[in-house]
Amino acid sequence: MKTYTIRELSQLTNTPASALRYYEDIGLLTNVAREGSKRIYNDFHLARLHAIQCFKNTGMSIAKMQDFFRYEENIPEHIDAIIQLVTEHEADIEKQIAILQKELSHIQHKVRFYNGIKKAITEDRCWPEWEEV
Amino acid sequence: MKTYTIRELSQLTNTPASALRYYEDIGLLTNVAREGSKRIYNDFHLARLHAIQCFKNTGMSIAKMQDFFRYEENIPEHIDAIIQLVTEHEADIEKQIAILQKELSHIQHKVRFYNGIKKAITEDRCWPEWEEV
DNA sequence: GTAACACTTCAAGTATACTTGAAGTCAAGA
DNA sequence: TCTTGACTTCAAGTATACTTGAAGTGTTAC
Repeated sequence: MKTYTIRELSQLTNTPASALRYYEDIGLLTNVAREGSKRIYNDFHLARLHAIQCFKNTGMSIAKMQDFFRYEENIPEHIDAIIQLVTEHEADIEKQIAILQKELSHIQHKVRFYNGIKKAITEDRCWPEWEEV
Repeated sequence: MKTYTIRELSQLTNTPASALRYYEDIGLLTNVAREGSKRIYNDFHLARLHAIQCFKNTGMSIAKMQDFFRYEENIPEHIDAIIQLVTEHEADIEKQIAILQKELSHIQHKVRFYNGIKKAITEDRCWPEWEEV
């Protein structure tokens, strides 16, 4: 199995080494081997880091990730909790997308509005109304 | 023009009074009138607060909001900066949506995977592979 | 008149997620 | 041997966006 130094894993995942040490401290990365005192990661850690980044990208708190990865250590015992956690997170992401899409159209309206004003300024006409753009 | 106490504006916008005071401190809410020492808001503040919440919902930093509302005080002088700010923010939201949609399908895969495991456990079958769910 | 209530100011505190700095270890190269 | 570079640990610091607490003011209810 391939192994990685902290520098390699850092570059592969675009994550600062300080964050990798932090994730280990708080138990998001577990069973990190040592060669002397230096950390040696493997493909398991690479995969977990991708999961961490997926969760992070979608706004999951570190506390929930800690829960999730602890549950994952004994899936049969925690299967219901795991399903609840991921299902709730799925709903949360859908909600975030819905909010962003709604607000995006407000922002797009603003973009049209201010472009209209700029055009009016350069052409020395009167400014558009918010409603008409 | 309608006016609002801090409590009314707080309830109308679902924003803690402490946040309203904070927004005023840092210049996001401006020209707040006083009746004695008590803040009196109006429809202008209500509208601005909706804008603040739109920006906040879409992840804009307070620093950028400060820029935006300062620019808005003199639109002709800052029209290019305003257009750049809102256009960049539009692109930022689109990027956020794209990331969320991509990660959502990962999470949905996880939901299917763990539901498959639960089913396998209850029916005493062997667990599904990640790829097959 | 006094208690309750809604508000005020201002400084300090909070949560999250890391980052930074100081001091030290260890192996390889000149 | 000495220096450089990459790593180590651990405590303290940082950024963002507020919140909380203490102490005070002013108006209404009994």
